[in-house]
Amino acid sequence: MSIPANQVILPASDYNLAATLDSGQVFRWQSAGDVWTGILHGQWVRLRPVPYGIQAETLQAVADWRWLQHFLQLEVDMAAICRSFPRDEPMTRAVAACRGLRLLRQDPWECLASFILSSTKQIVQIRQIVQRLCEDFGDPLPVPVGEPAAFSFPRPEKIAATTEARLRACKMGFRAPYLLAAAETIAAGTISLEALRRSPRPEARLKLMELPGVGGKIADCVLLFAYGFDTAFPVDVWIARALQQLYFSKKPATEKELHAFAASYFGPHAGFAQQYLFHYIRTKLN
DNA sequence: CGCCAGGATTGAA
DNA sequence: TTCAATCATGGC
Repeated sequence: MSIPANQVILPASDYNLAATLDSGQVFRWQSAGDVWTGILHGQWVRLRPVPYGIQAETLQAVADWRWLQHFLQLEVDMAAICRSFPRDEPMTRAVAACRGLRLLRQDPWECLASFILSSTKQIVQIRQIVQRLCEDFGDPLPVPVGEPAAFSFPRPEKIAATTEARLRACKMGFRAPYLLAAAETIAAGTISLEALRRSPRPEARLKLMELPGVGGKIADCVLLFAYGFDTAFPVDVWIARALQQLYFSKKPATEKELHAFAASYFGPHAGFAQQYLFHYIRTKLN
């Protein structure tokens, strides 16, 4: 705790804010140069990298910034995690190319809902869908003069109370009934996203996969990005392609073989390794 | 126009 | 248990 202020500098080293906020973990942060604006903890937030840290600014004074430190995962020893990676050429190159890339710790519902909307969509399109969802169903939030309007991410109760047709108006197509049913299940308390924090990873994964529109890949994204299960290893088309190209160039591997390899090869922080490979192949390779 | 996207579901083998 | 067809749509 400290004297309430609407601005703070949070100490950080080896933190690439741009790569982190633009690596397909989150879909609502917008950049203008090196400045990033987003909605967090129910309020408008502006972030900017500064020497030895990250400068944060809110509209109203904040006494306790722990929610932001937690989201940014500033306490994580990234160098130690990188040392746990396999010392092979692909990982070495990925780490070198994406220095300072981090994993965020997101709100489970926003993460889950966003990734239900992500299936077979490009990241640009996911951003558009999520933005429309928030405009139509979120609550308007105060922003500084001159800033574009901002909205909260709609809670499951709000989405459960609407119709598939109104969700489809957000351009989410066949994902609309999935999101609606998932919101209903969460709102009804049939599945508790809070209780999953205390569940072992395999149990939490199966619980998430009970939700309509949630298969193994999306469950792994939520386990990694919201719950912090470091061994979760989402395999999407990019990662499958990367594993194939970088580790199975001799003979084609099946989806099952790729999963088995991912689960055994990358170590106790495999999810971090996955994010480095993902960002590496999307931004640096080809 | 053709192809693709941070896939899941269903039914068949 | 694995595999293939199906779903749907904006960006390039």
